[in-house]
Amino acid sequence: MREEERPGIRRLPLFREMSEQTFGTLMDVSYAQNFPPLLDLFSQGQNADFLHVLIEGTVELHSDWHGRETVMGVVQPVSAFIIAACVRDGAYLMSARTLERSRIVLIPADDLRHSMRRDADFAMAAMDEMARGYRVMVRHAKNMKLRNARERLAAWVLRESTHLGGAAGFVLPVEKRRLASYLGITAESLSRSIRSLREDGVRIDGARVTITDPARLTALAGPDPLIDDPEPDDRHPPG
Amino acid sequence: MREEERPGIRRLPLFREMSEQTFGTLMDVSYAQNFPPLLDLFSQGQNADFLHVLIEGTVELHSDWHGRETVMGVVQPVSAFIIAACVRDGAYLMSARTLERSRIVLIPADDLRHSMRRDADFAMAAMDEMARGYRVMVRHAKNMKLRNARERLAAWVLRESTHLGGAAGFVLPVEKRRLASYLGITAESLSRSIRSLREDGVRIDGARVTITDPARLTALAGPDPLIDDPEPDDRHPPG
DNA sequence: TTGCCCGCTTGATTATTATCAAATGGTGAG
DNA sequence: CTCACCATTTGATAATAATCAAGCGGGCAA
Repeated sequence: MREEERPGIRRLPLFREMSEQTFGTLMDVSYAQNFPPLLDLFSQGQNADFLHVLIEGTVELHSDWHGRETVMGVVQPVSAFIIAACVRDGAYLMSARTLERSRIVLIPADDLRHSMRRDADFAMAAMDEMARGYRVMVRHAKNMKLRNARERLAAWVLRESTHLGGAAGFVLPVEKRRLASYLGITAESLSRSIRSLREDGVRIDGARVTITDPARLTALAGPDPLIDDPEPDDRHPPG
Repeated sequence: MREEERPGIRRLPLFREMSEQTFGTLMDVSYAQNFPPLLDLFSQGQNADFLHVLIEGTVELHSDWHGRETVMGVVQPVSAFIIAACVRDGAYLMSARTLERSRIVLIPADDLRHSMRRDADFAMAAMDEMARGYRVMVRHAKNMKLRNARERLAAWVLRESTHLGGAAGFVLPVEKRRLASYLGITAESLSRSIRSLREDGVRIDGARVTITDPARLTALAGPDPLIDDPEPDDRHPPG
């Protein structure tokens, strides 16, 4: 692992508060690796051996059952993923694959657990990270159970726009079929939902999204902070 | 809070490993309370002030959006709930109400966070508890996204049966309309699904469930450990 | 015991979403 | 530059689940 990558990892909320010693020890047993696009990193059912930290690129988390597949989330840098499986020393409930060429730091799960036990500040940061993940998943489940497909798409567009600082236009960050799967519908249904939302304040041509009538879109999406707001990365900003 | 209740709480995985001192301090600032059935304990959106520990009774966790409601989970004693909101010092994403008369220990969230920071063993137990909750929610989301209503019902019956030690017959632990909501469907749809499953190995008359053809039911439900297995309460059994 | 309330069921219909099949169109390899 | 591939779109149809309305029936209070 490259020496100059350590500061970037160190700045992550998960690693920021821990002692220099714990951090050094963890980094010494970890290694970074580059992966090409569309590579499977691990599969659901395997035992969780490494905490993954995405340094650059994009990773998709998905699950399968009886030939059906659903995208559970998309990871953007810099963030750690599948920490819960590592903490529990259990099997992955999701599979991961790169979407773009990605650089990932792999931290052995048992060293991770050991460091948490030794370093209370690290334990607190890990706890917060886990609580964050839990709440993200609660929001996802609520979204699925309380909204229909059109409403989910509308809310997703609004969220994405807000995330980008309120931009009225943006480019889809993933393929439509993956977005569809994340929203819990088929690609065909997404295509039809997109078309039907032209009357409701969003226009999507190819990968170009344009919010043409924010009020109308908002009325349809019914944005709710308890479903749509991002979980802050960080409860204890540095300094 | 009654002195004789402490040992029961102390035996919980969450509280078992912590120091006697931390436990005593926490218990001193906590109090237990009895609630009648169908009482709202807290509502989504409120700031999380107390970790709740259900000592006896039953509590339902549900969420609402735009007049729609969905049951996110049902808590059975003895277990703690909404720990993530307390850790993050955030708003509840779910509301809670008692289903039966319930006794609940309320632990102030800030004392909780303080104790975690001071007691590494407690922090580890809390981390495990949170990871458990996360994985339960991942399973719930997978269930919703990968299975249709009939399959979810079939899998639920099978899970419940397994949980009861492989019983071929049992009594529904909650009202059907709540089960329906948990499964993400309407009460009417549940009623029809129940009827249609008579051909597939389950008979439900009133609250009486009977598995008449386990093989057939299993074939339909397609039970999967990565969706249906319980998350163990406990990674570190006592002794 | 009677009557009422409420959860559940059933029926009819509609809404929503999936499936299957066939175009369309953009992109990258050769 | 052209072709082939693959994501996307569109169309037709079927499956799935929701909605609205009415009836059933068990439990509980008066």
